[in-house]
Amino acid sequence: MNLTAAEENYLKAIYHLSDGASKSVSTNDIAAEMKTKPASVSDMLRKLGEKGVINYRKYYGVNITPEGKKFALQTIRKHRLWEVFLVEKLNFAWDEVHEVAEELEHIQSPLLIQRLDAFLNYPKFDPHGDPIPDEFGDVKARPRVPISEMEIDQSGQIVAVKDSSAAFLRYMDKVGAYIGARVKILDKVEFDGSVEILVDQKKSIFMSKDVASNILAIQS
Amino acid sequence: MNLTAAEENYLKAIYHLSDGASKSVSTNDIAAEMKTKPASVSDMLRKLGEKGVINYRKYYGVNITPEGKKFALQTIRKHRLWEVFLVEKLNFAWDEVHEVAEELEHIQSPLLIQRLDAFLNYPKFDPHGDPIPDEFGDVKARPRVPISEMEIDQSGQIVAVKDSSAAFLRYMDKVGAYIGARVKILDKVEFDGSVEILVDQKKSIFMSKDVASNILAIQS
DNA sequence: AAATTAATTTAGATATAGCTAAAATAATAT
DNA sequence: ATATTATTTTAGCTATATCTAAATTAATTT
Repeated sequence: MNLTAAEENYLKAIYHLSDGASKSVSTNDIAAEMKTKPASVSDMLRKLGEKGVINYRKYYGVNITPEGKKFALQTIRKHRLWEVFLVEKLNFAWDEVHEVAEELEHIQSPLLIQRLDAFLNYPKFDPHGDPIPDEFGDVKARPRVPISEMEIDQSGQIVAVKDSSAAFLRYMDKVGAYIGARVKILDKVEFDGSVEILVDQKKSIFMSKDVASNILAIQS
Repeated sequence: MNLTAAEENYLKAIYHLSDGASKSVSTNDIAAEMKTKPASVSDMLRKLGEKGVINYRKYYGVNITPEGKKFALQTIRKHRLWEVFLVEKLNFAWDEVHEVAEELEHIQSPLLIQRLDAFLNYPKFDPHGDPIPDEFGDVKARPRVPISEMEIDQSGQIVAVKDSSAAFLRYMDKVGAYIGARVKILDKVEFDGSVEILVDQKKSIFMSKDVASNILAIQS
């Protein structure tokens, strides 16, 4: 069974909205996520239901099925592998890759993805720090902590951002923070929760609690 | 102005059928090339005519316009760059790349193609020996001669095949001939036009006139 | 429990890209 | 010059993926 590009996109959105579990998701939420109208969503849910990738009870939202989860994870895998390719091989900036990857992920060729994976040396995380599912849909999870929750003198590595809006990514670039950067907490201001960190053992950055809680790290 | 994937494919077919010039092309020929029905072609010709990429006079076939030629060459450029990528970076065999490149060529991102071109070191020819148009649509032409028309003791390099069917490409692989191979004509049998060639100064191959006239080389 | 509001679905559009069958036009043969 | 054949176009239908507007269902208030 094959899915159209539109179906793959809906399924991916449903997977994300259900937090990777089979939590129930509403028509309106899907419409917001997909930037389309609830009426269009209803139609698509009927189709996805018929294909067995979601359980659909009219008026009661949907749950993704195990089969659907498999499809969603494959699409996510393709998306993230292309992102790695764009950043590591074609020198795209990590805030420029999303739209192109959004197109590339729908290319239908298992062989292509297999070869791409090998070419990229089987990466486990994309440029945003998100894990890349393997061909069976298994993901290597990393426990992530917002920088705001780390203690003084603790070290770690930035692996993701919660808010990946262009504005926030530009901010990151500007102050010299990036996915993969080694960080160490220099100081925390108790009054407002703001934080001072050392990046790559040389550059010190001061940030508000809001910013610090948007940046996720693995501790080391 | 943007073209859909289907429109790009039609335009490419029309460009090929008119031999790169603005020769007139018939509805039936386009239908055969596109493996679709003449009725569908008529419909598409109307649309392409409205977009100004072809000149369309009902019942009299079509001519590609300079604007259309530009679009066709860009699509061909994308297709051939992806083929180079698949063969050189992802280790695809050169007879496996067409279908995937057929999908990849429709990804809409000028930046992507620019970067891909640089990553591949600005290749001028694809794995089949066909020239890759530059971003302005200019192509580096190579005068090609069928091996069957070369003289005894002449040397050259295989740059393309006329018939690029999977069957023929498999034959090429089997006997050890490939695009880029250095060849020298060892013998020609006058009676049936069959030819014996030396590949890469070591392997001798004997082939019928039919095969020899399918393999194109530049002489050196 | 009925009325209001919010969420969701259905009905009826549009646009793209394909199809078949019938009609129209052009080319060829008698 | 007319008839036949080949080619091409039109008309009407199918499927996908959207949309708006109207109808329906569920949830919440009073």
